[in-house]
Amino acid sequence: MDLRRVRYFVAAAEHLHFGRAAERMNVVQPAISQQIKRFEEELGNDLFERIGNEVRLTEVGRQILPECLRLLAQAEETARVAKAAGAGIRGRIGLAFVDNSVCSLLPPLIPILPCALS
Amino acid sequence: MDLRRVRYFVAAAEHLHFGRAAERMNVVQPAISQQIKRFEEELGNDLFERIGNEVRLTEVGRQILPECLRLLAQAEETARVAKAAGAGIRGRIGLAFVDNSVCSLLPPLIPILPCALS
DNA sequence: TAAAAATACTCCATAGGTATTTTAT
DNA sequence: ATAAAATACCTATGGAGTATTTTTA
Repeated sequence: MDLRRVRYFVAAAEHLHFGRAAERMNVVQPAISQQIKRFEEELGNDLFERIGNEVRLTEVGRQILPECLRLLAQAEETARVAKAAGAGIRGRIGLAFVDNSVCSLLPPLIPILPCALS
Repeated sequence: MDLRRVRYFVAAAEHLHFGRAAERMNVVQPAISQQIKRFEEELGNDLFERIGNEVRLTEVGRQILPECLRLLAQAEETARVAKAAGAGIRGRIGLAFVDNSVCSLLPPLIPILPCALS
């Protein structure tokens, strides 16, 4: 799996228009067509229905879109942690509140919920 | 960010030995050295200390390792969802148990905790 | 016929391979 | 002297660009 293809897919899914997705990604339209085709081959399922000169998400496309967003978010999070660690920051801690007072620390959730706590 | 580089980094971090990481990834040792160097340049921080012919994780390397594991896990999850969706599977539902009886459904958590529930 | 994606091709960037060098033990 | 990573160089795969074709609304 290639993050470039994931980004192209997300752009295309959001615009439902390969030409505008290409513009957004600063590449040319055939690059989007080609990479999405490769991505579909890799996954073994079509992600778009090509009906004439219109493009729609397939059921598979609809279902993997949120997974792709999470994948890209995790890529950003990885880069963020690297940058923060380079600046000397060690980690984060979560606090749970009830009626404006701290009722507990949430260390067990931190490894799986860093975005939700940020 | 390139998933290939992330995989090479994880292999190298687990073996602390670029040669064996290369073997594991079915490439040659200089490929690992080169890609890890590029990854370090991209992140703006070294991931390994090269002390003689020994290799150790830096603090940054230690901190991004779990993020990289999550990134690769999410890539696999994305592929899994695509495959499952292609086979007609729509989604999952989480059940919480207390003393062996179902005490609740957990739909609000499903979008952010699919792995934890699988 | 206009608008969009697909296709054919060409070019170039870069990943990986081979050979060698460097370094520390 | 051995073992490991780094470096230099070469090759080839594949991603992106240009031009064109296909399709349908």
